[in-house]
Amino acid sequence: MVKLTKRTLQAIKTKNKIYDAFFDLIKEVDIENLTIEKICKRAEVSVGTFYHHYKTKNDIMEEAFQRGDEYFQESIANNHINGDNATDQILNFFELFARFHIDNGVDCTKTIYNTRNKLFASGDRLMVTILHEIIAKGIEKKQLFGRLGSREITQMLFTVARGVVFDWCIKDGAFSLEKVLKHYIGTLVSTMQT
Amino acid sequence: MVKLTKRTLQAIKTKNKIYDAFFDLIKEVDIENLTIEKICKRAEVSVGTFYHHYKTKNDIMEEAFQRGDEYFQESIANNHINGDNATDQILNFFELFARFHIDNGVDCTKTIYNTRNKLFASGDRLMVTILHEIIAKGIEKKQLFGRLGSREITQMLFTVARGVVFDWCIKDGAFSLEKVLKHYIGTLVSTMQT
Amino acid sequence: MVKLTKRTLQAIKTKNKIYDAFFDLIKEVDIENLTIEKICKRAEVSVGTFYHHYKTKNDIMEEAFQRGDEYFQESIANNHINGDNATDQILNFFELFARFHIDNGVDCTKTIYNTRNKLFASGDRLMVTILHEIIAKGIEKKQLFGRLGSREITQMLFTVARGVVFDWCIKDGAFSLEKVLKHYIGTLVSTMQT
Amino acid sequence: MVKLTKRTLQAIKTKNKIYDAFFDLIKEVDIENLTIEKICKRAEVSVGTFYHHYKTKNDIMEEAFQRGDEYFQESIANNHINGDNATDQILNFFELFARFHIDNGVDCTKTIYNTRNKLFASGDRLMVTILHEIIAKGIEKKQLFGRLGSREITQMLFTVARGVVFDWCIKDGAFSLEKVLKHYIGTLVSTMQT
DNA sequence: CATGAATGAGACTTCATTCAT
DNA sequence: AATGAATGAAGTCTCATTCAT
Repeated sequence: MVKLTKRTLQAIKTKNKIYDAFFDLIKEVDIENLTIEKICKRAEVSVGTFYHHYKTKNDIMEEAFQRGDEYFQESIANNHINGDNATDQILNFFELFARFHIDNGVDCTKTIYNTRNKLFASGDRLMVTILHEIIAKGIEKKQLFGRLGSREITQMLFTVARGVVFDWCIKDGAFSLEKVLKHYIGTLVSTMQT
Repeated sequence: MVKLTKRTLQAIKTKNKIYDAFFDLIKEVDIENLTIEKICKRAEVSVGTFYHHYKTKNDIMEEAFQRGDEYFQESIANNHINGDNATDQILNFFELFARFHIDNGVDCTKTIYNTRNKLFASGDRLMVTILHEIIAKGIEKKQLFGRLGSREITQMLFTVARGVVFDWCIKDGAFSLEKVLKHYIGTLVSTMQT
Repeated sequence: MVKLTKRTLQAIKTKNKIYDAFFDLIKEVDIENLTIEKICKRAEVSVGTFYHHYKTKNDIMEEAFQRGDEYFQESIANNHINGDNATDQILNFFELFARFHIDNGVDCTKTIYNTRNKLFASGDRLMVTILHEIIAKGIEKKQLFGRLGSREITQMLFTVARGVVFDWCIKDGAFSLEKVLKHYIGTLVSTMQT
Repeated sequence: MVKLTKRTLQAIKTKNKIYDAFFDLIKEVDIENLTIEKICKRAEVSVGTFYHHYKTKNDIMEEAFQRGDEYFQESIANNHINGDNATDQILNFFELFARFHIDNGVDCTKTIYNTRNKLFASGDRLMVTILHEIIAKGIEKKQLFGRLGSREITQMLFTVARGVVFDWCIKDGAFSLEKVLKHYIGTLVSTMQT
């Protein structure tokens, strides 16, 4: 186990400062204009320090997305999805999904919803797993109509949800992400209800 | 009226060469690594010429998007949407929509599907208008179930379609855009059929 | 003699348009930011035409200064310097001098009053000659005290006048060039009166 | 307080090298042909280093002017103006004034004596203050004739001095700035002596 | 005479990264 | 662990000038 000496703690603190600065700036600045110097200035840390904690510029971006993801997953884990039946649980899930993006803010979300963002590619993310389980159980319990496989439904819901978030970004957050998401997902799920 | 002298034609040709080079390279190179010099080299033209035709690097990107849009709209106008009923016409429409993106290539589409791309924001684009007309007529003819207004349906279909294209980008074109789009749109439309 | 065919006349007209555009722009733009393209755009003329009339960028600048000079000299020639005695004539001269700069405007004058402007260097300009004559005659007629030679006095007055104009430029035309010039020159001349 | 570690000192040294190179080159090269690369080459420093110390090309020019000004003011402060009476002190002052410009060199002075140079505009500069004090005291002690206020005299002397320097620039340093300045200022002051 | 498309050298500026302190 | 000065390759953009039409 790593000892938590004062120094180690200090180091973690510094790394967090850098990470926070990055997440902060992402809300203000297009990612392509986000320079290491800007991050360091915001974090009140020297560039050297940055390179002490991250090997390269990409490193921090990956970690940031990773952390964002983890944060969302925790939030799901903590607010265990309520609801007696699959439909409610699904709507519940996407409510958290909406809130997560609202919390991050449109600007941050704009940056994340980038077609070159590798994070979307990895289908095994906990997020996906959780929804999939809900759906699979729903089918098993005959709450959902299973013409489509659970995998397919999960995929479809995420696709549509992303479409809505994408729209939300384009429109600069001009509509209620929560409501529209609920509406769209609700419509879809209703076609699958038994 | 602009005279089409030999020289004017030559100028248009040159501008097209630049535009083509840009569109070409977008398929090979990440847009952030796409430099003016690369474009010019590909177009066999001097940097000065580039700046003679485009005021700044952003200019060409905007024009490219614009042109892409116009091209799509023409293609819709020319291939008049076939189909006896609204459902077929809608599916027909999105088939063209899919083909357009496939023709552009995933890489180009990745660039276009950017949350900061203003082009998406303008809802009055011909593209939207055309789909809206199809749907409105469908409702009028009682081919579509009108619980949702025509405006709303149009919006929803586009949102979902964008979600699918977004997915297609993320997955690097690994699935058939045409099929999946048909499947998703089809599913949605089927819930609205009378 | 050059025949004034229609074509020749047209050519002169065009050259004038270019010249006027230059003189116009000098009032708005720092000379180092004054490009040929800007001049041509303002003159509504092609760059090629510019090069037809002027060999190089410097050419027009020289001609512009030359013409400005000539214009001043004409204005002196036309308003023949009034006054019974040398002092009045000198003050009269500098009144025209002041007006010339006021007419040009501060911004234009700022550009002209440049230490690298070769025009100032040539001491044989008519402007100098005229003042020198006034002074020489004044000395001859014992209206002016001749401890200093006429050449020296002329030089001194111009130097001081330029100092005042320089000041006027620095202060962005915030004081009355006419009054201050009269005051300064008057003070100096009064020390030379018999 | 800023610590003067070895590194801090090194940094200051580097910045000075750049500044010196600039000031050096201004004497050889027309400022419009003075490129950052030339400065860096002369300073034996990378372009990046230049931009580490100065935000933009203009920055160094401003600092150079500022420093020049400060230097002059120090030199005045150190060589306290000698002379029993105001006249001597004034002549003394302008001797230092002349020497300062001679030290800078004509080429550098040409650059400084620019109508768009903001530095001239600020009347509260120490330089002005010092001369004004001399004159005010001279009037108080009845050494100078006070028909004009001390403020006005100060202004006038500076205006004339600038005229002379301007001339000196135009003539490429072809006459003795010291002598002519003494002559002109002397003449003026003599009209104010009691 | 007039046009304006095309050229390309050369200027300015940015920024990820290194390394001595 | 932390600092921040220094690097320099690479990018964007400008502009006087040429030349075919």
